[in-house]
Amino acid sequence: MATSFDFTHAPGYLIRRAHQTSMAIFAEELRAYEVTSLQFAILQTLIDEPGSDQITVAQRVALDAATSGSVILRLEERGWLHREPSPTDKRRKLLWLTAEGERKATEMKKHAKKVQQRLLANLAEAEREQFIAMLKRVSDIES
Amino acid sequence: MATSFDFTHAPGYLIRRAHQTSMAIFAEELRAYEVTSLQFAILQTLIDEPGSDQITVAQRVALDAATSGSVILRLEERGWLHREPSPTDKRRKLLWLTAEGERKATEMKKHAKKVQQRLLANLAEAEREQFIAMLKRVSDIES
DNA sequence: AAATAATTATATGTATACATATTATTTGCA
DNA sequence: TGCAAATAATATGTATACATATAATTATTT
Repeated sequence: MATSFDFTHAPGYLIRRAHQTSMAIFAEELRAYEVTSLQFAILQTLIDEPGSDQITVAQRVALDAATSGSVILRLEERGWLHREPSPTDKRRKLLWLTAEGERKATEMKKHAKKVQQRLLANLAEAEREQFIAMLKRVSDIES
Repeated sequence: MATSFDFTHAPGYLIRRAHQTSMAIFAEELRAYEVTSLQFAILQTLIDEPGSDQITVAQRVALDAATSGSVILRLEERGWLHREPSPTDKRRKLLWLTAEGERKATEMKKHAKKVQQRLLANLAEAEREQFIAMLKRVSDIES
């Protein structure tokens, strides 16, 4: 009989599992907000860089323009941000958090911190920074 | 001004990035087969356990039944596996690789190995097993 | 200045990923 | 045995995730 590739120990498969775990913990800790980690990241980006256009936000959260466009639309429909055409470049739509968007995004921060703690809970204290550093190197992320 | 949560160093975000990296490398190394890592995992599972039903396969690759059902349908339409109702349980549909499915799945193994090597390429030799062990612990996976 | 190239946003299509509901069937229990 | 509970597959709806195409606009080049 042919032998299979044992993907259960392969980093690619385990990264996918870790991603599932991460999303599940995020959904649990932030269920009161009915928000995903991607939506959260976009809101945090707009706290730092209000008035960004959609492409810039997409780059900040590492996402293609098409997907980020639809996520931003949902956030707008929910009343957490609003879009306004750029006065200097009619192609661009600039983004700002609404008052409620900023309030919610700020509230969410402590829950997001909890998510990260839970995600690392099964690693020894000394391993946590190591794990983060390794993840960055796997994706060639600086710093 | 409100301060944001810096998700760029958060494990949840970095796991998402690693997952993107992993899928991109997989797509690149296996582009001749036009197959995803999930489809690959299902094919490998059926090498090991031919005649499994869809729910069992879904559990093996850590996926819900609805999604795995649609992936399996695509693999069937492509001629890589076929479904047959269980003679003892009319609810179950049992799965077998076709001759071509088994041939392709076997060919893919060396490319999948290459994916995993590339994924770990930026880690020191000694770190690789550590990284894998940490990923397993993050998702509470045994062994 | 006119033609070309690049950029922003959107549309479309495919593929995960999961929750919930439904149908058909089987199992377990009273 | 008959009925309730459990199970397998499917359907539906939402949300990433990305490739490709297109329209509108802006930037660049000749």
